[in-house]
Amino acid sequence: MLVITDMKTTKDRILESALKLFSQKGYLGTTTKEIAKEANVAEVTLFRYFTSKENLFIEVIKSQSFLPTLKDLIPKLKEMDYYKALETTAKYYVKLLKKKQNLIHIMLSEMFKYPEEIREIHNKIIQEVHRVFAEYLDYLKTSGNVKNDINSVYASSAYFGMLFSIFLKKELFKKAINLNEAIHTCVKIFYEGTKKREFE
Amino acid sequence: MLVITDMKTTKDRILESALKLFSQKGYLGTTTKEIAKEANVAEVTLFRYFTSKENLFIEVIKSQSFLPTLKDLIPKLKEMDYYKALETTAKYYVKLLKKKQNLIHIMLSEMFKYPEEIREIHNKIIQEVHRVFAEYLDYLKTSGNVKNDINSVYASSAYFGMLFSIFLKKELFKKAINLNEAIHTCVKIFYEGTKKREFE
Amino acid sequence: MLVITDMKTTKDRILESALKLFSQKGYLGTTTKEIAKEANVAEVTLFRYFTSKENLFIEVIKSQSFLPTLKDLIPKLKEMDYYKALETTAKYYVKLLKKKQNLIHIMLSEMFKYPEEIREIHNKIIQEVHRVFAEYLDYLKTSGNVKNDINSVYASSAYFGMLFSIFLKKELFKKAINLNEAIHTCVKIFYEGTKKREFE
Amino acid sequence: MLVITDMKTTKDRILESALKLFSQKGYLGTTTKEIAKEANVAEVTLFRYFTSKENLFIEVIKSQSFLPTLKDLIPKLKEMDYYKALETTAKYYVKLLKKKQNLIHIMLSEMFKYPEEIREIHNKIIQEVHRVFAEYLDYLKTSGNVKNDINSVYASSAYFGMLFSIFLKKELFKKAINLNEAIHTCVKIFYEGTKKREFE
DNA sequence: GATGAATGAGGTTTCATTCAT
DNA sequence: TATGAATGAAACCTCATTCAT
Repeated sequence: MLVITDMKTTKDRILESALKLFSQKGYLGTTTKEIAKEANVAEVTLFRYFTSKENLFIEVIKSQSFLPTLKDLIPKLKEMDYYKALETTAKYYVKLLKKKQNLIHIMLSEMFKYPEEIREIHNKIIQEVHRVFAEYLDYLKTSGNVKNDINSVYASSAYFGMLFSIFLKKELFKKAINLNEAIHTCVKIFYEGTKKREFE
Repeated sequence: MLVITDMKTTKDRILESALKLFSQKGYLGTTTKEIAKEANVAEVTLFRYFTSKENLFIEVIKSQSFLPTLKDLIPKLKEMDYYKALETTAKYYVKLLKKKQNLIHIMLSEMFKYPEEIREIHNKIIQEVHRVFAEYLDYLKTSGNVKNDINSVYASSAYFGMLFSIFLKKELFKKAINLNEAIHTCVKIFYEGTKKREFE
Repeated sequence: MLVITDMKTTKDRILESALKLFSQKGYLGTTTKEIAKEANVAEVTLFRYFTSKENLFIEVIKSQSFLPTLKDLIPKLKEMDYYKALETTAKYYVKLLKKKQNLIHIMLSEMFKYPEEIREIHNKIIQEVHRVFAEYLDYLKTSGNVKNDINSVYASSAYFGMLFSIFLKKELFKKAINLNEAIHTCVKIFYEGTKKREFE
Repeated sequence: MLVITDMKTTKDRILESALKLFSQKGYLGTTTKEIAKEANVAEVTLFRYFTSKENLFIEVIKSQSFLPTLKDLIPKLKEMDYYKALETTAKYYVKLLKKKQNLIHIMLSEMFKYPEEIREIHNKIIQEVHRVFAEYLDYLKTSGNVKNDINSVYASSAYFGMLFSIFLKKELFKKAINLNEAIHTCVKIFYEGTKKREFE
């Protein structure tokens, strides 16, 4: 007799539970007992799959680090006008942050405890997103849509910085903000601040 | 006979040590033993001044929460042209972040553990900075320097978000960035993106 | 199709590995996991052959306890002169100890944990060796080669005690001793100390 | 109000209990909990005085390693005739072994786990006893009481080996032996085996 | 005001063993 | 016959905190 539903392996269940709890209570604030309970296994079982709590943490991080960058989005962006592209990017990015909230939480809280691992993630994901967007801006420079005297990399950083900041405010600090309006403000400022005007 | 040097009280020494260690290793990652050692007192002594580790944490946070907002800066900003004012604000803000790094570290790491306390700080400091700057933007709207269709509060948020993001990148993720150029890019974008143009 | 090589049964492989590890690290210092690994079987397999770790230990001991006593040697000794016989016995005994080092190690370390089992071995082997040798001494008394006022049993004990002591010193305490000279010193002392002189 | 009786410090009580239990059940067979209970302290307290179980073990060994050698006995031996001196030494040694049974037990059982520490003890104590006795034998050679062709060091080893062996048999293997007769047999054999005879 | 001594509660991890196949 | 998966019990050790001085 075979049970088809709930086919998640024990290992996956542990990883999931760990991700959830680490992000809610931090690495030290989460006990292996809690993780085991959440995953519905005995505490020992956890150590059959992961050599230690620390190893489990690293694995949780690794399991999260394969995020979509913007790469696949760029071709579509090139078909839109600049404003629309910015708006699309912003929405995509904020949605991504929302979806990967747990990872973000962990990155922010454990930065000082596992700097190596966290920085690697940052490079792989955040950094990569910025880099790809910077390329897009460079492309727009050549096509005459964006000012030439803007440093694409720092501009890219600034754009996502604004958006990240909004995300922090809403999700971390639980401020009641109008997400759409906030995003539009960012888009507008960035659009007006970077687009090439006639006679420039 | 009076000893003049090293007049810091025992309590202050404990608070200082705690701030330093909490910011480096997090709340749970720091032991009362370590704090005591760093402060050069016996571990028990710590409990004479603070009822518990948690109470010490709160006190550390409180002791850090009296930060200058922008309030005193505004009058000076009003005397400068808009671009210069933005630049001044940016530099002031980044310097402030740098100076209060420890507090920032703690806020980011302990957000989920002590949401109440942290949020209060956020309100008191970050939020306040944004609010004051928003007022300045409103002032510039009335004087015709800033576009009217920009939401001052979100714009304010966006501006400091960009800058905060640069700070994170440099100080947390230890990226080698050209701080001045990065800041200028932000200032330029925001300036161009918000300033009122003729015939608008 | 028959595989001829490596015909050791699984059970034997487990026993061998257990002997080796128990003697190197003690009973508690050896894990069933290690034994299984050394024997190249899964940990569970071990429990198919032995009801428990303790049972395995007992079986290891039992498997080792069929040692040659001196019985077969005695006829030959009787054909030698007394001095030569002592020398032969000494060398035979030291070689035996060396060969059964693992068992000795276990007996010394686990004496207090499994007194019953260990003592039984002692009786079966050591004791038996002493007894047989005592008989030989008694035989020499009747033939007028050994003093009559010597207690054969205690003398026997003393003789093997000296030799065992040398073994301990060399193999356990890793002292650099000249084995041959040490043995000869023992033989000489015992010979001179027990042989019957004229007019005695 | 001062309590005079039972002035043993907590640390000493822990050391004592540890010695007792380690010698009865081995290092791994003894739990820190048991030691604490035996010493009438909380388990944690043990860790205030000793950094780890291993450290406690080492300290136990160290605390036991200052044993009397034979040094003080030698002058008295020189005043006795050789036979009496041997007898005195034998009794003294067996009594010492009995008194330090715990240490002996530990040395035998943990030899393989802590070879360094144990060997050091062996050098300091056992070895030293043998050395001092060898010097005594050398002295007797010059005074013409002991044969010159006997290696004093190995003879010394052999003598204590016989005695140690008796001790093992009685105390470890719990054999019912007549201690006095056993000792006398040893003494007699060694005496007759080493004393210089006329015309030799 | 300051501290050495002592501890209860709890954390991670290991171990021998059982279950189901 | 052999084993991968799972576990209860318990080990060592740490932490924040109290007591008595």
